[in-house]
Amino acid sequence: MVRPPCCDKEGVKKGPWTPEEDLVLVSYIQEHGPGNWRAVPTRTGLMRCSKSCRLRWTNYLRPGIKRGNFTDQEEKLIVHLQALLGNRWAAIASYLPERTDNDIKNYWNTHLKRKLQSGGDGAAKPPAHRPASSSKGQWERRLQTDIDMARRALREALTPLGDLKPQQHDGVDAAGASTGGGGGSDSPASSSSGASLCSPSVAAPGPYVLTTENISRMLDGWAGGRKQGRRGGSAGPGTPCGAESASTGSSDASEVSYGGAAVASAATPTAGALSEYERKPAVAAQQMPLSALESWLFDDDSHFHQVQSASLLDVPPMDYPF
DNA sequence: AATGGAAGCAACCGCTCGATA
DNA sequence: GTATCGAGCGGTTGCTTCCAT
Repeated sequence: MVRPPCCDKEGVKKGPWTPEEDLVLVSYIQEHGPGNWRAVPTRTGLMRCSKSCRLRWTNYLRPGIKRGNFTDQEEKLIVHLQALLGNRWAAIASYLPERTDNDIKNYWNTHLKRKLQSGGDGAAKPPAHRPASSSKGQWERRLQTDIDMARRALREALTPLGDLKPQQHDGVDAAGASTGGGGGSDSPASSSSGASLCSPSVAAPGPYVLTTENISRMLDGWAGGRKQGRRGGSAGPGTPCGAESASTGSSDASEVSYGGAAVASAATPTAGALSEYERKPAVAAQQMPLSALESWLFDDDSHFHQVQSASLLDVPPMDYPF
């Protein structure tokens, strides 16, 4: 059976999103919450494919996304997880709640892969985790097993390292249910990322607020930010939460303040429509970018709540060439 | 200062899965 | 039990920007 295209190819705009489109999308999602993507283009008037809208939201506009340079810890974690899970970016992304699978994938393809290759021996080559003979469906069913394995491996590796007090992570386990339709997404990132909120390193806890004023400021920011250099900052076009913008020390850091569960309350009529991740309490990512991971990692084993976060990834289970 | 190649990132495409009628 | 729809995932492409010459 041949599936019809997800959207009419005629009249569908492609290419980079404009700030205005972002704004429309964000406003719509703020009001209705993410999900029902099929309806988004028609209801917003966006000349975009529903998939495109979803991608734009999940990879870019979604609150809690951290952009910019990957830390050493993140890098090691990605390498580790890639070795364990293969190219299952969504699963890997679930360990890095602030990063999108697309981001991780790009980072892998542009940095880590090359690093590993230049490392030479290929000893750290990830296993062919997905045998050609097994269907994706079968493989997917093993994902949870994979994750459990990874979890265990990480935990075992980390356990002797110290004594970390894990954070509350109300949001993490609620994963998946957040998008109201995300049939079986195995990516807790969707929700937990929200937990980490917009630009966690800066975001003052606050409601997900998009007032007209904020929107216009947002557009200003976009307009300015769009031309930023791609290296180093990578604020990218339109980062409503722009982690980088915070680095300016501007008091506007939380202008467009997503998340902030504590307050996302009735302040705005739309707050109720927001999905879980706008309402989840923030993982105190400010302190430690991987706190959500830690929380998750030790989620089901409270007695493991004793790992030094600083040492989290000083795990040498594999021989990485770097 | 101009140009070509390389690098990085955003977005698209096709496939698959789960839910539902 | 089957067909269809909506959504997610991974691979790939194309554009933009940077850097070296």
